[in-house]
Amino acid sequence: MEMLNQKQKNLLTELFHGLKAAKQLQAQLGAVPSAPPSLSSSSSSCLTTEMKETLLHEIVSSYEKAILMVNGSIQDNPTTEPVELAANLVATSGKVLESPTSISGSPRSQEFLDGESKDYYLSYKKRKMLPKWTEQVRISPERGLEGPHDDVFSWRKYGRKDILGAKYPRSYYRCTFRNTQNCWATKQVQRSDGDPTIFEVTYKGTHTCSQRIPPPEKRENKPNPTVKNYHNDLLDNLRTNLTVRTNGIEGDGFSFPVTPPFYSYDSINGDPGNGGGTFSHVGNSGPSDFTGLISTNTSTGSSPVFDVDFQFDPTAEINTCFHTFFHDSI
DNA sequence: TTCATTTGACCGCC
DNA sequence: GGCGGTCAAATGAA
Repeated sequence: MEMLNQKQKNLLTELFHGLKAAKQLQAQLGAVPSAPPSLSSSSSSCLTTEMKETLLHEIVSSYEKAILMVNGSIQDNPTTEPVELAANLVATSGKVLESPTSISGSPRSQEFLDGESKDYYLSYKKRKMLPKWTEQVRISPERGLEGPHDDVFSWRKYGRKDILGAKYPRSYYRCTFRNTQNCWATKQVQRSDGDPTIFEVTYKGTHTCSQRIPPPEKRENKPNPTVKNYHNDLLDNLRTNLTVRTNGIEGDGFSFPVTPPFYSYDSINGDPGNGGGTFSHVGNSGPSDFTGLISTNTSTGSSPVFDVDFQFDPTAEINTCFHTFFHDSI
């Protein structure tokens, strides 16, 4: 059998990555009854909107990278039709695309074959070919942002324009890492004329920068202000309404810490989304390892109540562990 | 000093 | 020529 060259390996890697993410999302949506148990609805239903968004971005980005790789090989092998492949792949990526004609338009096929410099790669025409989708975000005076707007990416505003027939101007944002990482993701934010509390957010392209899966320090220390406020609202709500009954340790339970977490919980072995899960001390320093079992008690009304059984005395640092559990669960 | 935002000008498409 | 989208210099904030 012929050995795969590096380009083909990279292409396969991206395609498998996209397929894996798509299957996870598929299981999450419950589209396939025969989904693997590990991804079935009970365990996967704990995926947050943010995680779903990340999965979607991974899918789209993987397919886009694969397409770019194919384009690269197309230049070596001009008999292939990259644009048709791009249209097919992108169209099945799960987002509602608004510009299929520009993708499949035959005159644009030559643009992929120009073989010009990287700087010119995303010219005006080529940017129009990027995948495009729109999300609606509602602003609530009490709760802040609602809807699928908790994208954790870092955006930089580069323009504002009054749109003909629209009551409110349109704002234009691009990825902060466009220059440093050649990431060409952009988004447009337009306030709805009919309902000022609704913002239409149109994304173009997907992130190819390293923040595609944002590093923990970014989420902890320098989050998007809008996202930070959204999560703070959720945490505040949780702090206010949450009850935790600790079984196995003495004292008054715990309060949420303000310092960053240094522990994580094991969401794979547990089932937080269905009301429970296990957590463990994974730090390299500090107290001896311990584990706990969390389950929800829904018999007391709308406020969440968690029963916790400790395998070992966790010491005061369980606060941090819990912080991680809830921070990752919401 | 660095980075983000603002805003007028410019570019390309329709 | 009008419009949407982007650029880039000026300005402001941290």
